[in-house]
Amino acid sequence: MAAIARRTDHRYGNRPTMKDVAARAGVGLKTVSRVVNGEPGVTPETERRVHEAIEALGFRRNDSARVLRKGRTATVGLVLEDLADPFYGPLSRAVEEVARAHGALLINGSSAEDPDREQELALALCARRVDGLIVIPAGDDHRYLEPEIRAGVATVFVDRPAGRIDADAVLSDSFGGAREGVSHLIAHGHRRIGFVGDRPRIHTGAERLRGYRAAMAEAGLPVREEWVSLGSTSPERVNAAVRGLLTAPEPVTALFAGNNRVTVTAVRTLAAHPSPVALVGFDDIELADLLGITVVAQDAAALGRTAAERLFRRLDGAGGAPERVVLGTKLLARGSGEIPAPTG
Amino acid sequence: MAAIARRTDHRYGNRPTMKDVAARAGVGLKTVSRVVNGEPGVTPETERRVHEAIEALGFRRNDSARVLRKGRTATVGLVLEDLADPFYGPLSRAVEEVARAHGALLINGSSAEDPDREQELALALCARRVDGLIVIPAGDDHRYLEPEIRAGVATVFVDRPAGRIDADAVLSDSFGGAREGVSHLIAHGHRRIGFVGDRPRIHTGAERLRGYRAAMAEAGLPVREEWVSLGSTSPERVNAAVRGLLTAPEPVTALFAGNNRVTVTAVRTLAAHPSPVALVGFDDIELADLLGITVVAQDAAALGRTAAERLFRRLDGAGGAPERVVLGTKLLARGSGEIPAPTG
DNA sequence: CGAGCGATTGACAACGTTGTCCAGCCTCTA
DNA sequence: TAGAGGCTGGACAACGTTGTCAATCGCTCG
Repeated sequence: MAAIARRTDHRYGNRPTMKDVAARAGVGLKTVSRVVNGEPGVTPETERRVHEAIEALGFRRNDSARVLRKGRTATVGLVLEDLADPFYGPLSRAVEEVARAHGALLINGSSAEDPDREQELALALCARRVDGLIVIPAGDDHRYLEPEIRAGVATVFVDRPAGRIDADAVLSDSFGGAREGVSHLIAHGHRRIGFVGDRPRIHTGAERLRGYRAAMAEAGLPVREEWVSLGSTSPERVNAAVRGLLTAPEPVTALFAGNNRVTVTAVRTLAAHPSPVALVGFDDIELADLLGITVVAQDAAALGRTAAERLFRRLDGAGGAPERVVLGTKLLARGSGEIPAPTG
Repeated sequence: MAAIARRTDHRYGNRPTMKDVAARAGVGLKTVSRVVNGEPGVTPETERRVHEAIEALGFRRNDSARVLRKGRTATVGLVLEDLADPFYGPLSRAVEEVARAHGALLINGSSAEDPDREQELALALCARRVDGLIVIPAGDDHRYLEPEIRAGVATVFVDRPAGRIDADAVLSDSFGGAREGVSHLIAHGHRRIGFVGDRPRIHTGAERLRGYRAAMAEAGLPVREEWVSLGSTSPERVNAAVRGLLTAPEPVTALFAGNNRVTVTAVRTLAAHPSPVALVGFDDIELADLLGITVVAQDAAALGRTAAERLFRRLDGAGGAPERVVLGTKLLARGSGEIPAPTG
């Protein structure tokens, strides 16, 4: 009796607590706790009664209280750029699988490429006392995380390294991948190659640009600055940029696209262009095989998995200095990069 | 002093608490709470001292304790099928945006189409006391959620309705969309049309099949049972199914694909087929426009947004019986459905 | 000059769980 | 039959925060 209609103050539902279960089962509070947590030292008969009461009341343990008491939340946070971007879905999923294997839940949030929002999100996750944090940086200064890391929040950066702090990072070889992709175009006879990429303050954007310049330099080719277009990867901007490259006084005959969104837009723009233009894009895209689009593929799931595994190793007590892991990329030649350069 | 090196028992880090901040600032515990929460009634001078102490100690409020005290977590859970599926990324993102607008965080988990895992996840989220739950069902019996709903967890189902309980649901018009897509094929002269879809115990799978049958019946066309293939949407199974339809004694001349994954695989299989076969798929796919694939598009983001908005209306106290909202679909004719049927 | 009032502040309990520690009971043996 | 030892169960404090309430202080108003 009296387990009903307690509390009329601040709470919505009227969730039963262990105390209620104990009362109903006629046992002590701690005994219920033992049953719920599968701890030994409870008679089968008592256990049965407790289970019955749990069933009857619809009791579910309050993990907030548990966390408060135990100090660990079995939750990790993932701050990424945009879950709607097909690059991050598989990455997030891979992190989730690793977390699940370690009995942890995943909270993820999108920064929308806004450094302030990244910080707001990351700190909100810390306030919830996530055990660890995986961050795909939008900003380039992560000193705001220093107190958190000192306080024991394991932190791993993915896709781009941390800014102004020393932390674990798992990256793709943006430089090498871009260099290989551009070299592929050069090998097929192209001399005037355009580069459309992300803002250079984003690490991957800068590295891919560097790879482009390296490949051109190695081949002894000049780079005219109007061939390089950096900035937002919105369809409007990219579309305008690509058109610009194609209508310049010395138009490019090939294009390197700095990420998946650029590639998608560039393909659309090029499809409307009269003469064929070669294209290699960074990141694979669904159906690119059917469209014959050559890409430098990175393995988003592997990035996520590697980062998550490192995170849990840290949580399991692995020490040592922060490390940087770089995963290789893979050139998938499918035709679009092999379009011959116009002669003359 | 003495705020350092307390606690050596169960905790990892040594996070400062409000008590520590209070001690350092020389004020009471509650005053710190007031400052942290922006409550009125604190002298600017006191506030400054508190902020100073917070800064110096790197204090961050422990939301677990806060939640325990307040009863609300400002967190909503999203149980979906697979975050790596491009259909769910935008949906999840849309939910996140609405949650953010309401000051809430989002925890999401993938059920991997496994009903048991769906249940495990949903209940884990309830144990964390999410305020609300958005579920894309993998199973067809959700009675396990009854105690939670009674206890005040707002719950909205998306993409598929709840099984064996009465709850809010936001759906796409699978029946109408499939019927329209198949009618489109019929209007272009096809008579033998195949259907490759999901398991019929999945609501959308069953509805789309029903739409297919309705369109065929309305046109007075027979449906041979070997034209219908239901089951896993793995590439292997779909590939085999499509081949089967094309090599049957009476091969189909057109195909309706029951969801995005089926469409992608079917496109690949058909690309390797000598004669052209018409195709209409349910769900839009990135780059489908360039490949000229006709689809019945549903708006994943709108599904997520609508569901989240309903959820927060419930959380804000909206009463009334559970409702079912059905969002329309849109046929995007791009050529693949208009391939003429072979004459004779 | 005293009462009263508002503004500021802090002491204390409570949220629901788990870890510690002790009490009671039962069984087995001498 | 008494004592030892093992097993089971419960009382209590603590986790870090917020709501309640009362105390204190500096003013103003009569």
